[in-house]
Amino acid sequence: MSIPEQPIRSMREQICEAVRAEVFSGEMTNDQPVREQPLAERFGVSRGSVRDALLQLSQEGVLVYSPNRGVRVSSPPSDAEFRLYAKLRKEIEGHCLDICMDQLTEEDDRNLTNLLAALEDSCRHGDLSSITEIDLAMHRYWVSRASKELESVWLGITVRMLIAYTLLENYMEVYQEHAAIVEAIVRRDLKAAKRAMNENIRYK
Amino acid sequence: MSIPEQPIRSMREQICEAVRAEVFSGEMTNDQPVREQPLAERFGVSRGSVRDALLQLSQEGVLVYSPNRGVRVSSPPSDAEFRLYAKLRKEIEGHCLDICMDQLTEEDDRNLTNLLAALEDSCRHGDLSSITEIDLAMHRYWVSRASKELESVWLGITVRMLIAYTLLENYMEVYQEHAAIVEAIVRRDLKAAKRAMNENIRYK
DNA sequence: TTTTGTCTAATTGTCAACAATTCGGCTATT
DNA sequence: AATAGCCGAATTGTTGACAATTAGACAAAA
Repeated sequence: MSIPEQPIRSMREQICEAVRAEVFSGEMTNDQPVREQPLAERFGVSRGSVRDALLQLSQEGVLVYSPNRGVRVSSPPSDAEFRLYAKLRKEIEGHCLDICMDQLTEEDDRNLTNLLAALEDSCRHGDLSSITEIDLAMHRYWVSRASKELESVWLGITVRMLIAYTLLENYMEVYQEHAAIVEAIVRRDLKAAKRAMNENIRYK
Repeated sequence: MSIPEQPIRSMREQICEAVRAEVFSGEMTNDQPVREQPLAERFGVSRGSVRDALLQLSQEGVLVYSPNRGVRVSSPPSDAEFRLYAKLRKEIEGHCLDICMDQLTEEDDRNLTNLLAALEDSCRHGDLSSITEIDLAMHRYWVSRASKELESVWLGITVRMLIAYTLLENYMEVYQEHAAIVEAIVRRDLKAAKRAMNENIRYK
């Protein structure tokens, strides 16, 4: 008997996710320095592990690193860069849908549907932090299914867009757009899925 | 009096560059594990610094990291992914030329011309390792001028293409293509520069 | 033969201490 | 008052030692 699927997350991964979430939710504001010692105490680990995580987040684009001066929260991209990122994301996610669409299983359908249900819940409550997290997880799902290599490139682009993920006027619209994508995917309708995905990744 | 420009490279950066170069030149073959201890001894530093570098290269895409199992050299992308990467690079570099073209100085022209001369030299001698390095540096030049944020995204895509940078039949062709780009840039001819750049980034 | 378990060497993960660097305020000088 | 230089606290960079995990060899049982 093997445990079905519980990918043990390393300490570094846990710290990364926590800091990422706080940056997206705005708890850490722009240009604010992120110190190693306080984080180490908070997670009950040594500075070395925190360093690893902060370095990874820097390479990812969430934080900016300056030698001997530590890291700080990245600034949101300019409008022109944001548009470029959106275009790149559409290219990548479109490619990933091409690749993985016809090798998705019913379990994948269930997982996506569950994520969608969680997203609906978060949208109803207006929990921006949770919305961002689930949004990221859903898009990541089909990217990850297509290619682990691409996932890394995709993440670097996407996190930079999410730093600018400020207030959106209508939460339920987010849910409906993702519902359209998932619905097309479970129908294995590639064209409709890509169309819905392109609608969702829009220029601010 | 301030020293004109000598960006002190951290230990991590030096290790990164050395390992990157060896991966590109094929001295480290695919799927080969990269151990921390031998590298630490080679550079005369502790394992901690090497860890930092290897982690960064993993996030960058040159190496692949597995928990508790260390890192190994990445495998080259599939043809489909390679084509996608090429498309993304054209989008990014085109954008960067848009941004930086009319704010380049005569010093930039000199720097690019010098890089071009070095490239010609390497092409004549058929030094693949050096060709790759200078090729990377040239493209990086206009990307870096346009945006530090984009540079990081661009690097992640480009290194993945370079892992597949195997034998090319005609070295001098590489030089000529880059000569065309630089010539257009010093003329500040945006259209011609983008056209030449698109010619250079081709599908394998 | 195949499988399972155990031991050992090699390797990575984590830690705490120390060295080097940066940044702020203070003082002395003009 | 303005400025340059200096000092000390805070922070990052580096190291070596130790703990935890993995992989391979070998032996025992089905």
